[in-house]
Amino acid sequence: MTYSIAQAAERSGLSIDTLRYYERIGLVDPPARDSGGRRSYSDDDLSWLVFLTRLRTTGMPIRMMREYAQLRHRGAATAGRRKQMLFEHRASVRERIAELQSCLDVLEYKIAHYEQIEHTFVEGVTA
Amino acid sequence: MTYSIAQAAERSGLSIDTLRYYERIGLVDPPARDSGGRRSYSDDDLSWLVFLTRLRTTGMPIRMMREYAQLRHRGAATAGRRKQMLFEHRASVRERIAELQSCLDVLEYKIAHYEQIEHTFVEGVTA
DNA sequence: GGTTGACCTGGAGTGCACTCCAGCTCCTAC
DNA sequence: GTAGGAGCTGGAGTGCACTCCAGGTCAACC
Repeated sequence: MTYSIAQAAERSGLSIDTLRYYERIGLVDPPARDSGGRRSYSDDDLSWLVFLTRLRTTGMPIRMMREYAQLRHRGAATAGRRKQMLFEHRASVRERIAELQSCLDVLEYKIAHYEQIEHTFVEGVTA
Repeated sequence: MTYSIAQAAERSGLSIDTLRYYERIGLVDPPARDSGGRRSYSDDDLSWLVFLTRLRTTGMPIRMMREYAQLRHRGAATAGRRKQMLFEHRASVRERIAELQSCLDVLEYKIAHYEQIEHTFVEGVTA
């Protein structure tokens, strides 16, 4: 299967402009072109794009994704380095989740506080 | 207790520049000044700063924090609206955590994949 | 009384990740 | 054969959240 840029955008969740931007900065390899010079994305291209969106979602900076892309480009010899990157990134995602979780606790506490105020207020009115 | 801007920065985890910036954009009330015209933060100022850093950590945009700050400024009458904001924000934080968790799963999968490659490689060598 | 260090102000600059635009080409459908 | 729509390029613009800077003040210590 091949996909137009619009289809690739829809399937990856990136915008058309972002796809071209990623190509420009070397985050994705230039896809094939059709007879009219238009980009034609393959399934492989697509799965790379989808993977990139995962990395992006987890907050990996573009510069690091690009580093990963470059290693990937150099083939199997860099697999260890790539694994290492994912390893470290996984740790940072876990930390991030823990951090969010702890802020969530504060939020819960604060909301409970507001609920208590409301409760007090209602009591005051009905008393 | 009162705190110099350097102390407030250290205790809140924000930079000195960020403290002044937050004041400029109306995210924090201008703190008291000492005899020399220097900022003198109170414990209340500090706890607001700390709370702001929680909101920031959870990804609340400054514009929303400012909205919250303005409501807070208008007193108890806005408590319901503020609670509502925290409520909605809590939902978005939960979603964010779920999203991170699901990307984490992909990461695990990918790392396992690299480990399998390594394993195969070792087998190939020792075979 | 001079130097040092923390702090002050207004304003400019930075880094990131897009996003938009003008002006063009190409294919398709009428 | 022409109108419309998708896509093309290079480059400019945007929004966010800071971060830095020059030039100045102030209090304290030597």
